[in-house]
Amino acid sequence: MLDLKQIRQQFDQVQAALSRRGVYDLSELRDLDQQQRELEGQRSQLQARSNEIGKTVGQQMRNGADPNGPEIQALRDEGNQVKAELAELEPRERDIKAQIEALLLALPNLPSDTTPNGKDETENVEIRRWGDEYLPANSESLKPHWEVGEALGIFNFERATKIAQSRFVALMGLGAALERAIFTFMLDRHTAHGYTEVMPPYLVNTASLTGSGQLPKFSEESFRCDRDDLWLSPTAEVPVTNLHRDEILPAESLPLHYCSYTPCFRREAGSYGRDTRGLIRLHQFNKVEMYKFVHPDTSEAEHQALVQDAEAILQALKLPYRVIELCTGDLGFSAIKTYDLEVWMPSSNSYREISSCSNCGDFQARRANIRFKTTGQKGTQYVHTLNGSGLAVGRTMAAILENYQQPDGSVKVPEVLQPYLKREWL
RNA sequence: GGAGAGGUGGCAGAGUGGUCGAAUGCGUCCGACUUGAAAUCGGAUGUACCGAAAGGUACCGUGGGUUCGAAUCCCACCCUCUCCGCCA
Repeated sequence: MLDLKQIRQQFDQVQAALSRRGVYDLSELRDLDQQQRELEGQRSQLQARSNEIGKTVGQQMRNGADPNGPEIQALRDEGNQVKAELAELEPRERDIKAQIEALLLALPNLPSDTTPNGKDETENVEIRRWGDEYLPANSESLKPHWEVGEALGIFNFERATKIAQSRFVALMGLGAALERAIFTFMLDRHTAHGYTEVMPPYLVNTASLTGSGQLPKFSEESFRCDRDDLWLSPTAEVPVTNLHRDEILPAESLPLHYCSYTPCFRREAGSYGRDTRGLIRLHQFNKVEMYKFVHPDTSEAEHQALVQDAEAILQALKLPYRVIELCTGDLGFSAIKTYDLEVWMPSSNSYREISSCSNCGDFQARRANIRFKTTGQKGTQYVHTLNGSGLAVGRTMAAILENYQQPDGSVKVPEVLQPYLKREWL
């Protein structure tokens, strides 16, 4: 959520920054804000008078005044008068406040000054590449991962479709074991780097999805259990953000670093034709997420470190990848700045997203009301939140199957996974 | 699912409808005493909004209602706990 005070005080700057993302007009918000402030002033004056009347009546009664005497009757009448005026004013103010809230919740975050301008993903900026020496030489002859996997019998799409519907997979035998090896390896790495592991609820309520920014705008993207005000979490970012919702953290406790392995559930509405085969785009997939609550002064450095922690996984797996920075047109709703990691997928002869590392500034903190307090200092500040996949597990498996496949149809197990899987070949 | 109890400040825990934003204790912070520490003593200690400030307003699970006035009374909802049943 954007800062209403900032919109009021630096209207032109905020409007300009938002316009880098697309067409947004803040003028209605500005007008409503002004109206609300006027009404609030009037209301608070009436309330002050009402309190005064109440106190005076109380005092006079204690001094033995006749409850039905003329002085008290006059005060009562005025009290009723004030009440009537408030009854007229309050609903108007509440209505305007609700409108402001709704507008604010629908606005995306302001891009960072350093985020490149651009209209869509074609204008993202490549930052660096890694692992050219690991690029498979015989790219043309390599099979797509779903063929490799089906041949090895390590996953099955048809049966998963029978169980649920399309865009689900059942991992079988070594496939299940490989999946488990991958996320266990990732968690071990991250916890060794100081991230605290979290296993959160996978069902989350509406307030949680609103806090991290998926609602109200993107309700189409999540599965809902509507009898219970619960949704299937689309990413661990949601529960982990809300770990500290409505909390005031001591400044000394920052930064908080978490990592979390969870299944993720996405409806993938509007992507019907895309990635219909394989592990790339499923309604349910596993992901290890890294998440940080940090002091605003450190968030840029924390962001760089987060990207490196994600890269370290790909490097350990010796999977070639590149880092791109998203332009303003491709930036996610809550982010001010995002780096995507894209892993090399020989079968499609392209790099595919395997991690997205975002700095959300105070946007989620404001929505979820997550603040910190420095002892001795007055007031509170919003924390900054950062999240990054480290990594998407299914896509990691896909990348391994493609990049590590052998001419004979077998797949070499990446060295760092061998101790987990207890074998060298699939 | 059935029965009951309860939701108050960081925690514990009071609060006859009338200076209650809220006693008290613990905790925390500052200070004094002390070589240092403990103990003891003194003081401070919720959040947000409006205001240059003085000060004002709101918040005692949530939303309504009664009243000049509600933490306190009424209604609805949400949540938590205990016991029973079921269950991995």
